[in-house]
Amino acid sequence: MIKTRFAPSPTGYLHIGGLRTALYNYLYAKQNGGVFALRIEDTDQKREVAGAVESLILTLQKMGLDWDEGPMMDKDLNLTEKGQNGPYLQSKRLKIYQEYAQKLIDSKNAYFCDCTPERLDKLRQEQEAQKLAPRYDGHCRDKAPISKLQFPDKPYVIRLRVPENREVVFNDLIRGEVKFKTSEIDDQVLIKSDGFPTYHLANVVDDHLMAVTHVIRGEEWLSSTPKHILLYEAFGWTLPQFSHLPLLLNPDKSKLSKRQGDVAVEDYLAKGYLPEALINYVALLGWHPSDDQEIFSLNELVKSFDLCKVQKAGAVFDVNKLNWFNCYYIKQLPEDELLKRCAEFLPNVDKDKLLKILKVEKDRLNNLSEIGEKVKMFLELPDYDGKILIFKKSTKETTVTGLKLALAVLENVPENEWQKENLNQILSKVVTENSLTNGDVFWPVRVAVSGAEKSPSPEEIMDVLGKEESLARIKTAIDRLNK
RNA sequence: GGCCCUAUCGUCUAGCGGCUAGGACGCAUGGUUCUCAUCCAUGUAACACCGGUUCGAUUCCGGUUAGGGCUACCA
Repeated sequence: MIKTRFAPSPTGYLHIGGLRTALYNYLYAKQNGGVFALRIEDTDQKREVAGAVESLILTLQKMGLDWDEGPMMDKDLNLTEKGQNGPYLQSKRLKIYQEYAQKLIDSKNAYFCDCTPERLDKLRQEQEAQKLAPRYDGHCRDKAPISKLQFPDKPYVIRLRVPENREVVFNDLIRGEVKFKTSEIDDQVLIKSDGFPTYHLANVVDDHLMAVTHVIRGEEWLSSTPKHILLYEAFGWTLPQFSHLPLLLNPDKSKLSKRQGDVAVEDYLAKGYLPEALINYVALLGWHPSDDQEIFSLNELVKSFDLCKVQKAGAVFDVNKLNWFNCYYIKQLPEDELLKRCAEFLPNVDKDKLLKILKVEKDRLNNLSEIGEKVKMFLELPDYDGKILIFKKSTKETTVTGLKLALAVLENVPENEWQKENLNQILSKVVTENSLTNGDVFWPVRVAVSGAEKSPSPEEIMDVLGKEESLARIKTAIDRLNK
């Protein structure tokens, strides 16, 4: 049984790179009929953020990446658990890590260390001064072994005893064979002085206990992998299959960071990016099918995704292409569904009117939040400069004439025939019958009813506004020109 | 500095010894058009460099260069 997991540390938001890691884990598990688990790696008390776990869960749920086991949240936002291998919050598994750390002590694969932070700082400075790699010097390595975890008053940590003169070799599903010499590997701290495990211990113990078969994570973990392998060996456990994903990059090719734009999935959601657009875009950051397909639903990704074909090099996060996907998915959405999705960005007015507006503005939306601005024009005529009523080389006189001619015919249109197709024909007729140009009629009428230099066509706007409001706006425009 | 990873259009990528090096985003031009957006068409632009291996390298190997990651009692 194949099992993958997404194991974020709760920093307060879901990073866009984390979303891709979660997605690839999800896809790999699902396409193999396996299990996708969520585990929270909250072993650093100093970086604890209130509500971070809840927001992580919420965002992952919004993105549609359902996990088969892991922490869950009920309607009242209380944390619960799902699955047989919990708890899934590492902070609730402290005893387990201590127990396994003791096993390593017993087998001499780990040792107690009571070096003070001061000594370690000094050591590091000396090493750096001599241009040596900063690392633990093994000061406590061969001290008399202490059999129990009860320790004197002094704070202590537990360190991994890295074997000498060995080579750790593993086969990464994405990168192929990767080798490290143990002489390059530091005696990593496994249990911190506060009793919490470090990532390395907790991660290995949990992946084993939770029967994870495939570890799919970011490239930043590649150089810690030999430490993890040494731990698996010390415990006598079978190795999982490792896959290290390329990093997501800023436009300047540095690791994707907050300074150069939004990195939180929540930020994109708040701006009105659709989950399906985000998923589709992020899936293609590092992976591509052999054919030219670009549009993928989550289910299609499950079918097509191929972990072995994931790119090795980092991928720049390009908002442009995300926008394109988002526009695409917005256009695909039926109006009533679109209305639900952008409810938070809309004023509380007549639903039918909103539906009509959405139909008109749908093609013009880069993201859902923009609808808030677009909808204003339909609810109230914006204050505008009368000059924009005059199209290109037209004059004030021809513009007034055009508006009056249009007004005269529009006044005679029955309410039940006030639809955009009719309105378009009527305006076209005004143009031809008076030997005018489209610009002489359509432009001023459009500006009159929209108040904007750029907008949808006049008939579309008038259709939404209704006869009364449309005529009133045209009259206002005529008044303004006559002043 | 050390260790490790990486290298095809500006960006995401296809390619897995022989191709006019393909697609998408972006950009440009044209068409449709009263403006904007959409849509359609066309164009733009890449194998980092130097050596090998080979009849033949974008593709395999080595090096150079350049980028990136790690180098914590953070993950």
